[in-house]
Amino acid sequence: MVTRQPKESAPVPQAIQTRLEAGGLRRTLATRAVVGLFLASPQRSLNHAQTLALLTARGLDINRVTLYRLLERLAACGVLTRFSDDTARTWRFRLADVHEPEMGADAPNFECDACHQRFRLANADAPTREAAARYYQALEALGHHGLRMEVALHGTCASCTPAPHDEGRA
Amino acid sequence: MVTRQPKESAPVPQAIQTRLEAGGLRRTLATRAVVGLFLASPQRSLNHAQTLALLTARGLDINRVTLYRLLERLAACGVLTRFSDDTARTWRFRLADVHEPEMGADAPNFECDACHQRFRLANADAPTREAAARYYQALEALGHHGLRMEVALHGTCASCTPAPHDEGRA
DNA sequence: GATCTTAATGCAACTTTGTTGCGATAATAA
DNA sequence: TTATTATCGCAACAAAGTTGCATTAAGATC
Repeated sequence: MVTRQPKESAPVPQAIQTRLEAGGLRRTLATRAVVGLFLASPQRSLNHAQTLALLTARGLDINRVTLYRLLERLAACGVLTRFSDDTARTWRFRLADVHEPEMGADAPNFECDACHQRFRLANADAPTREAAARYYQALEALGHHGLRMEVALHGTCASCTPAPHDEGRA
Repeated sequence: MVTRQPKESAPVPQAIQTRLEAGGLRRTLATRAVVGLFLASPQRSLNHAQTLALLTARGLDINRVTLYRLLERLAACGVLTRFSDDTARTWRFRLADVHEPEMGADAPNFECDACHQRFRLANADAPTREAAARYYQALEALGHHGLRMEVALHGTCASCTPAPHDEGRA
């Protein structure tokens, strides 16, 4: 009887909803909370601990193991994307890109080293696509079999970039 | 293969030797064994467990913690490169590329998903360099600050690729 | 609405990976 | 030979992730 949810029902996109159903996921409190968390900031990525902390902060007391399994489930059905963190030894999760193609070359992403936010560069496939084509050819010539090419841009995002008057970083 | 030590003292390259000395590393049994291990197959990468297993197989009974520290030391002085494994939750180590440049855009590497061997594509900087230039511009326009671009090619290497139909190459 | 099926949960115990402290040992310099 | 200190080995610890199992509760069926 107590409404602990400031934000009522987050407008879950159809694409997400479809994947949840296709995966046979049930609409439980935890599921909705976690999905809502990631929907709230689609570019943000979180690891287990961070997610748990955020849920706890929101008054949700979810078991550690339950969260592990839930995140895994969400990744399995394509709602989240799981990837590894180079600096820590943990998995990070992020809302999966709905139009994420399974192409041979990923569109370039830019990830802020400070806040881990991820930005997609629009209309920027061409250069990598060209490069990928050349590389696949070169690999083939060597007897290898290229399957995918990942392009990752790293640096500092606009909000994390220190004020211009500071003395350089390069 | 019952010979004890086929390769007695591996010919440690000058570049490696220099880095070892610069780092103040001592010529201990373990150090030599590990360096020799990586020198034996420069493209191969190993995690802690695999390294330990190989050393044990060679009759060297090195303590687990000692190996952790040794690998870390070797990475710190630039003899090995440490990177994370996307599939497992472990660090992988590989002989550092001596001419590894600290450029804005890494030259493309091809890594076999099966055996983790890494291949460098020669004369293949141009495409990524061009792409990087464009992307840095795009990022700058958005207020972000790009620092580096990583290009990773994945697939199956020649020796791990199953023969297509005729029993081709090996 | 009552009932059934099974996804989801919570807890304990466990594994793997990686780390820290510290006394003992051995490489290297003096 | 002696002094210095990097390295070693052991124990103990910590964090991340996993497994087994009994319990709870969505969602479907009656």
